[in-house]
Amino acid sequence: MEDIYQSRLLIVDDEPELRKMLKDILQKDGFLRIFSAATCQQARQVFNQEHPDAIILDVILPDGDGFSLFREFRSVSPIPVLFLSARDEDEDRLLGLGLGADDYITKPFLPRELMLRLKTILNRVYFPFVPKQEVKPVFQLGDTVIDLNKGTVTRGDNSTTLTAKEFALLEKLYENHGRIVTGDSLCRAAWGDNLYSYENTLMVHIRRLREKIEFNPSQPRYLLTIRGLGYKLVSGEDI
Amino acid sequence: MEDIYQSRLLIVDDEPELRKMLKDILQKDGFLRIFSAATCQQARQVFNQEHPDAIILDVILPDGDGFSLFREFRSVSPIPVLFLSARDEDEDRLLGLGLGADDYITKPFLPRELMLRLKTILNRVYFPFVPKQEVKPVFQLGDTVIDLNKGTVTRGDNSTTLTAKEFALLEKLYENHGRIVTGDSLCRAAWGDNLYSYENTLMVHIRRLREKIEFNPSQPRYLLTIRGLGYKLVSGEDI
DNA sequence: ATTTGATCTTACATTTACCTTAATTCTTTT
DNA sequence: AAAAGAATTAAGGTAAATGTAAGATCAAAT
Repeated sequence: MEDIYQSRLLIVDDEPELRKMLKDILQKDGFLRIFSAATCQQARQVFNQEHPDAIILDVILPDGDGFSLFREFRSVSPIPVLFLSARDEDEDRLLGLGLGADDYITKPFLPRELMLRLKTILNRVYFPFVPKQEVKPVFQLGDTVIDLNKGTVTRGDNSTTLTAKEFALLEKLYENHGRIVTGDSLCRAAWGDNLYSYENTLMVHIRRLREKIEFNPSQPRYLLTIRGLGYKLVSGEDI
Repeated sequence: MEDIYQSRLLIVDDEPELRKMLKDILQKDGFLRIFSAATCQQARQVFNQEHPDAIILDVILPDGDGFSLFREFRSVSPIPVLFLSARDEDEDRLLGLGLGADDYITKPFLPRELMLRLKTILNRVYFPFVPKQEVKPVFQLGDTVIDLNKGTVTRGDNSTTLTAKEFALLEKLYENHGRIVTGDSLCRAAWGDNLYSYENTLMVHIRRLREKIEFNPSQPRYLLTIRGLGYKLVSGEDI
């Protein structure tokens, strides 16, 4: 279950008191990961380093304006942004919203309203109304074709189907192919956030998966184990 | 490609002029499917018949209030709703947003602002922001590329993988590249806050790390030891 | 130069994470 | 109810990663 309180939030404002106030009320409400920045410069740095899930952005900053910064961020990622502005000018509001901001609030504002609006945005992010188009990847490992729509693994003429766990694991691995995925993260993908009994269980499933996707399961070429760190799926090419 | 202008919109307001005005500006902007209703009764009917994708909902209606209607709709579907209200009362606004409305606008409003806010909502519906997964740094030491996502060290064609301890140490060193990191701090990064047996252990791991990232491990150019203070990773450039 | 303490290096011992297989339990299908 | 399929548990085995120790080297200080 996705949880909006796990979101990484970035507050960009040059007034220390306001930053503190926002951070306080958000923390009090249960948000755990709140970063803040006083300048565009800082904001860029935190953005690149912490990869926030949403930004509360002041329009006027010491070393630049929020609109430009917004454009910068949006050129890289469609991250949700809520503008804060000291001036309640129609033009500014229309500009901000026209650029594609998720909301535009003018100071002074009700802290509670800001929080509700932020939560609305995050909710839409995590629980989108239109279900995401369910087209799953089809890819190739060597001469083996894996179709996550059908849940099949085909090499030449013989074809097997993936079980639920195998599917979940492979999907997660493929989503991050080329990168290390921790065992923990894999377990979460297959069993959810609750406790998963044996850590060995994961290994057994990995083994079974290897039996289906590897030529020699004992000497894997695609689903590699990275001792002490996790597993990694390599050279998966989309087709 | 999903197109927000294909959205089916429902306007619920008892003032005929306002309905017409909204419909006109939305149509002028390019929305094709706009339905309207003057009462709760009508709204229910259109809702069930036309299955709109978003609703613009007046708070005060002849035969009931918008909040109740909102609850009705939302109990059936997580449809986006933008409230319109004649009264600019903080309480109402907080109530509406608190119920989970996507936006809350008070009359009189700028038609253009309403449209922008509506489009923002629809955009989020059709193009949801998917939070980025954790991205670890990739950087270069001389002609050696280190990818902490993959846990690899690549120089030219030969590539090695980092072990768990090496990974932890290098990550910590990179986080503070250019600065001295104390041995203590490195140990904490790799072994946790509990006691770590031999201080020599760290040196051995540093050595092993150097064997992977340095050209000549005995004359390090990147992972330097600062006698009496700790270690320092230099000239690590993000790529 | 000599001493001293810190850091390096290497080889070896140990541990731990992971693998594998098979038996058992749970779930779904017929 | 039986059977098949899937998931979990358990236990023994293995190699890679880590830890240890001891001698070598270095760099600063006297």
